[in-house]
This record gives sequence, structure tokens and C-alpha cells, in this order.
Amino acid sequence: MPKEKLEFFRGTLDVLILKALVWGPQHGYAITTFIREHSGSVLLVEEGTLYPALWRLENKKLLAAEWGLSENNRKAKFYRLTAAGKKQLREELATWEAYAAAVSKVLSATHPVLGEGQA
Amino acid sequence: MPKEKLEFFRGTLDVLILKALVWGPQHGYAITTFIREHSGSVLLVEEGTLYPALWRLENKKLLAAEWGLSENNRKAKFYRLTAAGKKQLREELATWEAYAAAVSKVLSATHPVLGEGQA
DNA sequence: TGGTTTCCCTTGGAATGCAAGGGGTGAAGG
DNA sequence: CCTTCACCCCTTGCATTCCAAGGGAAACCA
Repeated sequence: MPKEKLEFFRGTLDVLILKALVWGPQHGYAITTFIREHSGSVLLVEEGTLYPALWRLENKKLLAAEWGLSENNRKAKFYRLTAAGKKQLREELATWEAYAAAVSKVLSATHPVLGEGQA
Repeated sequence: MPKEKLEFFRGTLDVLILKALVWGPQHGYAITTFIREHSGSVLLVEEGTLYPALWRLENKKLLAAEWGLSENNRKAKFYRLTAAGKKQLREELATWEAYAAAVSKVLSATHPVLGEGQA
């Protein structure tokens, strides 16, 4: 049975992209690969999702781009974090932590009256 | 300074609503309260977000509703999980687990070349 | 009486992701 | 040589979901 595709919760993609660039410039295709591999093939970024997202981040001055050659000798657009991008990454990492913790807390709540040891 | 408001990652609200109903019927206002309190006031559901969401869930037959009287003696609409809703809750709990784990794995990645113990 | 809390709802706009397309180029193999 | 594959970039249209900002009514309390 094929693994079903997991849809992105909207708003969580940007921080993943920013994270992919933390060690240096990468092109779009490599960012996709990074997210796929580091998530154990759970998070699969469609190209129609990725490129508009990259454009938005560049437009917000969180990323800067320039053309170059990939490791496979192909034309590729390399994105790097700007100073604002690094700051944004730090903030969004913290936001994710807080958010995920809050959701998990709600979802793991036990019975409000009976408490943990219910019948 | 006041705590800044955390926006919902889109797609994560439904499972929180379903969870709020796992112990029995509740009205909308109580669902909001449940999510706020169990998240330590991190997750604040706007009414303009909640009610359309409840309508969607009811429309999908995941919830069923009927009017009644609240504990404060006010007219209120009580929602309860249908069988399909309970199934959906189980599935979305699993989805959240998988998703959160995958994102966290990516966001906690260490240097891809140097590995954990970098300079 | 007036204010606060509880409770329900709608509309419009903004944002984001997906599906489904298109296109160009280098390397490898028949 | 030429075809195929992997790599790499992009756009348009749509669906969905959320927030902001309104409005309304009933119960309680001072």
C-alpha cells in the first residue's frame, strides 16, 4: 500500500524552507529534497507550492537569490537567508515549538472530571 | 506587555474541536474555553473562526447538533461527535502526531555534513 | 436601569497550498 | 546520433481556511 500524502498545515512551510538554508545557499530543488529526506519522506513539497513560497520569501526580503550552476552543472537559482531571514527563522522556530506544544497539550488532555485514571 | 496572539496553522483547528467533544456534547462557547484553557491560553479561537468550522463539521456529518440550555440557563447549541466524527478524530490525532514529528525532525536537523558535534 | 457576560451568527478579504499544466538543459545509454 | 531520464524553473486557477469586524439576544447583577 502506497503511503498517503500528508497535506501541509498552512503556515508551516516557510519555517521549513528557512531551515533548509541555514547552512548556506541552496536551489529550490535541493530545498525540496532536504525537507523530504529530513522528514523521512513524510513532507513532500509540490513545486507549485515551493516556487510561489520562495518568491514570497524573497519579496519579503527574508531570502536573496542569484543564479548559478548546480552540482549537476545545471542552471539553478540559489537562495540564501538574509539577516532578516535568520531572525525570522529564529522566531518561527520558537512559534512552532509553542504551537506544537499547545496543540499536543490539548490533544492529550484526559477526562476533565475523572482525571487520568478513568474507568 | 501582553502575549501576542498566535495564528492558527490552517488545518489544525478541526481536530481540536473534535477533541473537545470527546467526553460529551458541548456548545460552541464551551469549546472555545476548552481549547483556551487546555492550551494554557496559547490557542485562542475567534468566534468568526469557530462557528463556520462547526458548521463545516456538522455538514460533513462529523458532528450533530441540537439546541438546549447551558449551565448558565441560556439557549445554546450542543454539538456531539457522530460515529464518523469519532473515527475522524482518531485519524486526525494520528495525522497530527506524524506531522508534528516530521516537522520537528526537520527543524532540529543538525549540520548535514559536520554532523552533531560541530565546531 | 444599565452594564457585563454568555451565547449565536454573517460577510468580506487575505493568505496559502494543490493540481495541472509548460519549458529548458545536461548526462547517460542504446 | 538521438532518445530518455533526471534535474530545475515557472504560472494559472481553484479550494480552503482563517481573521477582522461587524450584529443580535437573553440572563444576571449592581
